[in-house]
This record gives sequence, structure tokens and C-alpha cells, in this order.
Amino acid sequence: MAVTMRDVARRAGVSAKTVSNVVNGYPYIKPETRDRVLAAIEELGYQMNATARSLRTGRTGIIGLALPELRVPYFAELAGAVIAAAEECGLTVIIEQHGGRRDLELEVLTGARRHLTDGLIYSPLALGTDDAASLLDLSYPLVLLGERVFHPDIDHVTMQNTAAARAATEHLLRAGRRRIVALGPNPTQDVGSAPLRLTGYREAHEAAGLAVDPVLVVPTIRTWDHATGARTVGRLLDDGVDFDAVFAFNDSLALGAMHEIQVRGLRVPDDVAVVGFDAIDEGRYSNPTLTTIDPGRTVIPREAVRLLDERRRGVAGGARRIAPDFQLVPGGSTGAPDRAAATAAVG
Amino acid sequence: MAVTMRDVARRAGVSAKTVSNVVNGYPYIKPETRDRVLAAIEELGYQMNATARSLRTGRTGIIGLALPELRVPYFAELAGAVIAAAEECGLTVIIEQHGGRRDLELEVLTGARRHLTDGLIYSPLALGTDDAASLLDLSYPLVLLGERVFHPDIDHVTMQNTAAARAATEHLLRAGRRRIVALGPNPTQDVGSAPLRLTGYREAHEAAGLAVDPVLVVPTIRTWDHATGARTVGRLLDDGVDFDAVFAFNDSLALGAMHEIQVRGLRVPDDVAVVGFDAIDEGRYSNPTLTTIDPGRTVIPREAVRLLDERRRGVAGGARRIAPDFQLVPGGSTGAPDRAAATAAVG
DNA sequence: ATGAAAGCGCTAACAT
DNA sequence: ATGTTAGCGCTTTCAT
Repeated sequence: MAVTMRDVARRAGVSAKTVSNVVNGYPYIKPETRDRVLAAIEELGYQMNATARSLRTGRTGIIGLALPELRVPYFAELAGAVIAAAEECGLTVIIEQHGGRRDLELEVLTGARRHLTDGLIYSPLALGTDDAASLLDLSYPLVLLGERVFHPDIDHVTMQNTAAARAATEHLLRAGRRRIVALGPNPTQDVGSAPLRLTGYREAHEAAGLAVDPVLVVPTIRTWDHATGARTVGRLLDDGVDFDAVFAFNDSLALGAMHEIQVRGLRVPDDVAVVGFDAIDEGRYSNPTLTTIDPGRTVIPREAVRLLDERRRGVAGGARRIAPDFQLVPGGSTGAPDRAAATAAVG
Repeated sequence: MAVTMRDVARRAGVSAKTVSNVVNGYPYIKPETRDRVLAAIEELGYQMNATARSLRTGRTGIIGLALPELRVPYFAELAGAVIAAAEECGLTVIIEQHGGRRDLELEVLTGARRHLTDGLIYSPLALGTDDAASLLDLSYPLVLLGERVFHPDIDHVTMQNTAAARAATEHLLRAGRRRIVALGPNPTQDVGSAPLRLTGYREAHEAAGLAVDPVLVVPTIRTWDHATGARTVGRLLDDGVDFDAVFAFNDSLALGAMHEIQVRGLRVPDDVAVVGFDAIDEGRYSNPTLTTIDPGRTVIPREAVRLLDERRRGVAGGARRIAPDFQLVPGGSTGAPDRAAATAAVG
């Protein structure tokens, strides 16, 4: 059997409650008593039983992070950063993969794991505005990532989707590209990143006084991965669609597209320039490197954890909405020079 | 306050213990009683308090997965698969990132989270054989990934490192390459994947009656990532080392190397062929696609969870060691044709 | 500044 | 086949 508070208390000649007070940083303890307790803890190698504490307090110190799939690089990087940020707050994270399946996304909200966690950071893919109701009468703190299920009464951490997409498109227009594919919109999706990014794409064209050729607005399935990017661009090429640039709605799509373009014997960026979105690590070592949008990749996980922790501790007021500054990251896929690594390391 | 077993019991006109029996699948219950209980559960929307059960049983149904960093694609894919496999067993996973830092790797073993988990799947990077002792007197089930801290009394899930590395090298030799860089060994590392893979590299040369030029055995730091691969190969090129192939000890190194080679204006595979190790998703859409070793990427996570769950449930005997079959995955980086995606989708 | 008693919700052990 | 009792290890009253 493990060492308990009673054991420590006996050893220190105090009551269990005093040990509890010491462990929890209760201030009004005679220094001498505290020292005796700390010594006893040390000697016995006492470690608190988190389960017992949770049963009593109703809080576990665990938060959930629900996302589509960990194997998708964007979510892997997000999860790594969320875990690190949670650690700073003394919180533990459990990751739940819903695969973008609607039934699983809903189950996450009410499933058994919600008893294990103090709150949830939630990145849905299939839910829409209609589902906002499901999110409003939850009995635990919730922070939403993205804005598929936007509701003003829920904490959100999101991106400047439209402005960033506009900047990405303007970057291509400035480089003289005039037939820019928008890769990623989905006709059945009225909410979420896709329509917002498409709006940015359109805004950039309008501002430049250019019309958007509908042929260049190319829907994909919701799974924005390499395979989808490659397959979709492959079909455009098969169909003889004329384009000189691709703005893909995320980096995986962009990298898949870039792969396919080169497999077909075209050059990036000479024949087709490519811009992505997310600034995942992979794009920094692709061939060529990928021009992309950094939507605030370090800020988003940190803020998500902060918002949730504040709710959890009951120190938050009304719902908050955070959309960090974004940044265009130039790469070889739009003609920025791909510097040699050894040289870069020196400089 | 949430609905408890007592509430359900009252409603069903039975004792709490009977509710417990129903919930836990105890067989000897009058069907009619069971139905009444299930109905009461349904009506009240009862969900079990996992914390209370854990306190009573001493088991949480949570397992730990300790790895260097989630942002490293190999570990992200591993973690995703471990979570999925754990789900199948009704287990929840918490991921702990130790960053390959020795102090954190040791802390994982004895930290507070070990009270929260029933066992640990452990993938160390900094520990060595000397640390085996730290792993032997742990009071919880442990499954080791890799063989940095090999010990016959601990469950291991590992790879056929030497045989697979030999196959990778032979693949390059068969293609007529004669100056193959071994990218990844570390002179200070006597255990783990690196020396085993180096042995495979040497064996392939010996079997072909070829000597290994020591200049081609190129150490890297332990962080086998893109940047390391690019930087190290960059230095070889700067130094004018003559080579016509690279066998990188993982895919990230390989992709970083491939990037740098192409940045310098050389062609892959014409000037330099490249082979990696791990078969991460990224290599399937790189330019060119990456030839690599699949060390059993689907088997490893599944088996790790199975071994741990068996120990946890106390149904395991002596220590087991699992090293699944591996497979060479040909890609464009050694001259296999990179098929167009759209065509591939049809065929 | 510290202690005693009670109980969080569940299940093990025993009883019937 | 079901009920009773006790207690997992902690924190929350309330008392001193």
C-alpha cells in the first residue's frame, strides 16, 4: 500500500488535516509545524493520491483536447503545444480523436470522459451552427477552436481567416499571378474556415479589380490532407484547367498539390506558385519550401489553455474571442530563395 | 449534483450494490431486475463517477504514453495509433513529452502522473543501459518502446533495426550506389536504434564485399529532425565529401537531407539517392517521394497497448519482446516512379 | 493554528 | 440473486 496522509500525519505528530493544509499551501501554519510535515513527507516519500483528492473536490486537474486526428501535422503540433501549456498550469491533457465524424464529435461532448476532465478544448470539423445548442447547456468549461459552431456565449480561440487569406491571395497577385486556384472550399459548408478563407480570396481579387473565374474555386472533401490536395489538383490538370497559382486552404493540401504539380512535370513556382495556410513544420523543408500563413501557431494553444484554466478556476467573466495576429511566411513555392541550411545556420 | 448510484438504486427499488453489479456486467442478476436498473439509469441519465470507482478499485483506466515530442511526425502518428488502440480496450491515454531531456525522462517514471495511470508506454531517448535499474523496481506495468534501455525482464516493443537497415542499404547497393552516407549514428551512443542500424549498414557492405569509408559514417545530434538532416548533409557538401546515396536513420533526417541536396542544385535520385526509416506519411508526398523502411507502423502501437493492458489486468506471464516484420517501401528518392495521384486513385 | 468527524461515490467482503 | 457494512484517501465543515 502506498503512503497516505495519515502516515505522514502520524510521523509528523499532527493531524491529517494539517498535512493537507501544508500540501495545499494553506498560509496559516506555524513554520515549525510545516517543516516537520515536509520532513515527514520527504522521509516517507509521500505522494498525494490524486484520485482521492478528485473525488473530494470534484476537480481532476485533467482537461480534454478533442481534435480530428493526431496524425494530421497541424493537430499534432497543436496538441504538443497544448500539453506543454497545460503543464505550465499544472494540468494534464487527454486527447480525444473524433476523426471529423459527426457522431463522434457529439459523443465527445457528453461521453464518459467528461467526468474525468475539468473542461474541454474542442476543435470540431463536422458540426455546424445548428449544433450551437448542444454546446450551450454543457455543465463544464468549454473553449472552442475555430468557428464552425460560433456562438457569442462560448469562449473561442480562432484565426483571422479572412484577412489572412486575403493577404495570401494578394501575395500571389503581387507576384503577377492572375489565375489563382482556391483549393479547399466546400459547397456544403456554410461555416468554418473554408468560407471565411474563400471570402478573403475574393476580397483580394475585388480589391485588385479582378474577377474570379468560378472554375478556379475548387471544392475538396473536408479532409484537408496531402492526398486530397494531390488528387484534386491532379483532376484540374487532367481537365486542362489553366492556372498559374494555387492558394490552398491549409498546408497539407498545398504540399499534396505541390507534389502532384511536380509529378506532372510542371515547375513550382515557375509554372505554378503555391501558398498554404497553417505554417506547419513540414513546409519548411519541402521542395521547394512552402509559402504559408502563420495564423498564430504559438499563441493559439497557449490562449486556449489559459481561457479554459480561467473558467475552470472560476475567474473568468463573459465569453471571450481571441484571434491572434497572423503573418505571411515567404517560401520557395512563391519564389523566395530557399537558403542552404549550413549557410543559414552560420548567418 | 450529479446522479449517483444511490439515486438509481432508489428509483429501481434495489441496493446500490445491485446497480454496481449491473453496470459492471456481473452475470448473476435476475433479468427483470437488470431491466429495472437499466431503465432507471436511462431515465435519470446516470453516468458512473469514474473517480470514485478509481479510488475504490485502485485502477484508473488511464495509461501514460511518454515520448520526446508530439510535433515529431513519427511520434504523432504513433500517439494517434496508441490512442485509437487504447480506445478499443476502453482505456484513456495521457501523453507526456520529455523532449529527450534526461531529467524529464527520469521524472516521468516517478512523477505524480504515475498515480493517475495504470501503466506506462515509454519511449526514452536519453536513457541508456545504465538506467535499466530505474525501470526494474517500478510498481506499475511498463512497456518499453525501442531498445535504448533493453532489459530481459521488461516488456519491449521494438523494430528489426539491424535487418531493416541492412535491407535499406542493400537496396541502395543493388541500385549501383557505392558511396552511401550513413546519416544518424552518434559516437556517444552505444545503445538504441542508431548503433543497431549502423550495424545493418555495415553488414550490407560486408555481404557485398565492400569496405565502408569512415568518412561516410556521419554522426548527428540525437534530435533526428529535418533541420539536423539538412544541416549535416550541408556540411558534407561544404566539405566536398563525395557520395552518391544517403541512408538516413529516420525519415525526418532523410527529408531534411533531401531538401538540402536539392537546394544545392543536385538531383535526387540522379546525383544522390536517399532512403529513410519509419515510413511516416510525409514521405509519401515529398518531392520526390521517399524510399523508406516500414518497421511495422501499425503493429507497434497495437502491440504496445495490448502488452500493457495484459499486464494491467494481470493476465501476462514473463516479459515479452516484440519486433514486427519490416518492409522496404520504394519511392522516387531511389528511382521508383512517382505515380500521378489522380491516375493512382483510378487504378 | 490545529484537530475531529463526516462523507465524496463507489466496490470488496461478507451475509443472506 | 441481492443487501449490508465498511472504507479507499482525501477535503470540508465545525470546533477549539
